[in-house]
Amino acid sequence: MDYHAYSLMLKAMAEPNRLKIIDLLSCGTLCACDILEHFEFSQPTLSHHMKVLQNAGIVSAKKEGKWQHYTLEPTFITGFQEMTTALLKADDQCLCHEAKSCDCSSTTL
Amino acid sequence: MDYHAYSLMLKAMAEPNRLKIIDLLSCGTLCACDILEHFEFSQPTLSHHMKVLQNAGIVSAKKEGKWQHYTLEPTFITGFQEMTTALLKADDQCLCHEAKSCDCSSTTL
DNA sequence: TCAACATATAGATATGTATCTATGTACAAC
DNA sequence: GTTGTACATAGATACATATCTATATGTTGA
Repeated sequence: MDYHAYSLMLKAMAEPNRLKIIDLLSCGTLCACDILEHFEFSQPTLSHHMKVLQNAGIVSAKKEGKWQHYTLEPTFITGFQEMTTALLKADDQCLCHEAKSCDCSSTTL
Repeated sequence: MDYHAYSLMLKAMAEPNRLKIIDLLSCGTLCACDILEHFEFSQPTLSHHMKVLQNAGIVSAKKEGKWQHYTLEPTFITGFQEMTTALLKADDQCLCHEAKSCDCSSTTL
């Protein structure tokens, strides 16, 4: 389980405004000005958020003339859901395969 | 789309140590001392992380004598994956159903 | 070339948070 | 009751980050 990449995605997603940006992009490509319309914050703040999303591998950018077009990375869409599934299902790493040192497991639950 | 609850979960999950705690709990219930064994940080720090996970609805706690037993919330496991799916698939909210004001959409992609 | 527009960068500030030490609380065993 | 154990709380500190204003960069059109 690669905690680092997954944690980077989660951290980028955890900001409510960025979550909304992802939701907006889930329908397709948008330029910065279209995204900005949906928020109260300033243009540099959007620029900051888009950079965070790119660094996390969530969004890719493609410049067309003056405009910056943003798209959700297909590898993110599939990868994130796969890692989520891997996280939440019991696997080899879990403690039940290891020796217990704490007494609490000897008590009757 | 309830950004708030989902964002609370994401924020709680975004910390690498908490991510590891969730992975450990994915196999079943564990007490605090068993979890603490897997980390370098102090006991109060674990206590802090467990409270964050509980406030996000990710983990529930049940006290048995001296010991605090932590379990992944079943509602979190299903709910988180549902909200993730809802976020990443195109839905009614997306911009393509609204009027564009930005000129970028008139250019040939 | 110049002006207008779209976006990025720099630097400052305020707020959030992960961590620690010290201490408190609750329970168990003697 | 006293002592030891498991965990929580309080308060402090260091670091991250979301936001702003001001400015720079790059592109288009006149």
